[in-house]
Amino acid sequence: MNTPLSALPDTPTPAFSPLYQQIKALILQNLKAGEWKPGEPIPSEMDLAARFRVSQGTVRKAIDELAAENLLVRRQGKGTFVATHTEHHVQYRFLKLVPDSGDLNTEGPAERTIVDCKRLRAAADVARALSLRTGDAVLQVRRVLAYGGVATILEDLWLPGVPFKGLTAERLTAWRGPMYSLFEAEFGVHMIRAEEKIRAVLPDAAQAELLAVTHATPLLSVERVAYTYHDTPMELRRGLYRTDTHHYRNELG
Amino acid sequence: MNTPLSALPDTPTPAFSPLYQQIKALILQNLKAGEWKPGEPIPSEMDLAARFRVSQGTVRKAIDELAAENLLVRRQGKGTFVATHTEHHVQYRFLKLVPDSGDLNTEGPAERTIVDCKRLRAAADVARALSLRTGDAVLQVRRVLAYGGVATILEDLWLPGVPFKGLTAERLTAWRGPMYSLFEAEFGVHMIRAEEKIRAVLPDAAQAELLAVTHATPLLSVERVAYTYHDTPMELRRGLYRTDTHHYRNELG
DNA sequence: CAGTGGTCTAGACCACTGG
DNA sequence: CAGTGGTCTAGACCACTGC
Repeated sequence: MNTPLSALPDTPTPAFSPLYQQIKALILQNLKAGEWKPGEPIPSEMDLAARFRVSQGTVRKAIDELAAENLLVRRQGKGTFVATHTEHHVQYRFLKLVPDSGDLNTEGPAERTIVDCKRLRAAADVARALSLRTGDAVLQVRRVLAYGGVATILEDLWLPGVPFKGLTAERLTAWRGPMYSLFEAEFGVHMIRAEEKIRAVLPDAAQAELLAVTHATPLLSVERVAYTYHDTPMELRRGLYRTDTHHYRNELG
Repeated sequence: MNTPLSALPDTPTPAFSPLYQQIKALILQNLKAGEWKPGEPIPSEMDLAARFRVSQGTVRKAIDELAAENLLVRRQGKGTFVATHTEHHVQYRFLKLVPDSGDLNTEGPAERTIVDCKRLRAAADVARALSLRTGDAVLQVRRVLAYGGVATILEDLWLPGVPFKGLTAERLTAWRGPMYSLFEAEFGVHMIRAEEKIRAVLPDAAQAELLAVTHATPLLSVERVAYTYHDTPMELRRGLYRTDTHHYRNELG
């Protein structure tokens, strides 16, 4: 059939979009609009098929791709759910630092300390990373993560001021669970993808003190930009990782 | 239908293997056995469906998964091909170090220098990583990669002696293209997956000299284990990356 | 043009979850 | 038990490639 579901103006090269891609786009719109919230189920495949006037198989293929991109989670017998950073088994999806002694969860959760949290105007590099203008309001947070009492991660992060209006050090400190889980629950911001640039560096004086290492200790510098739906950058994060007892683990396919 | 294609002894928990998973396993066997070689096409979906006595859709789903795992590459109108490290657009699939100035391919290929290449007996850590016994024969290679005349990567790598019998510094030097491409063509070893552990370190005297940096220059230490079919480790590689003009790029989904 | 992979459908049945 | 996602089939048609 391949009847476009929405009337589109004639484009010189329509490029042929399969039906299931159009369905996928429609589902994405609902997700972005917050119609279906993280953790909640979306309508069943049959429902969606009826709503969009296509076969179940076509809906299925659309959902398959969204599930492969970690936007949806299928659970046989129960339904299809909007992915969330709150679930235990996928918490810290974006944190690749693991203890050298296997990926054991014997380590337990990190002890978190908010060092600083303030609103300021975005410098040029921060603005560029967040697709803002230099001078726009941003929130800057500095925190330390420790494992077994040993400070291991120092993070500076910048958030666009508008969507994160009302975020304070108190709320960050009070929150139990991953920071991205708080972003979902309190600000409706769902991170779905991120890019990291990794380098080896030496800390400056302030950084060295917060991590309790010497100025000559090599550290992993991890610069992350995290994106919500439609590739909108919503966070810039610069982390310094100690790698004497931990390492950054990566899988290449 | 779900009739097992091979007679299996009764297992206490058969766990229910879908037909397409069985087909996938059969295709995998052919790949591992070298029945279909890297770069070559495998039989068409219709052929495989007839051979395995299942519908085209079932074969399709099996191939879909293998393509998602980068073992096969589909090309519409032409066929389905065994993945290879030789193709230009996916060369250096496992090398995540990119110049800071975008992912531009303006950089051109690295200048490669084999520093050392010798056979020796595996130390305990090398043996463990390669699933060998301590003392087994391994090949050790040390090489330097430079970009624009600047030495940027120093790599030590260890290969199991048996499958790589006959590999010499000369053949490494003479080979144009990725090393994994040589492994495919000359030794029938196809790397499909790898795991990396990344740390920040300082170089020892020999390393610093080869990279033309001081002893106090922080470097990225990248330890990789690469696997062929069925999770068989076939290479241990320890790289030292300069990250003053390059960075390790990673995507998180 | 024939052959390949890619899309879409309609329907049947299976496996899992929860009430 | 009804409802969900998961598998499998058979057949039609489309898009792309190469001869």
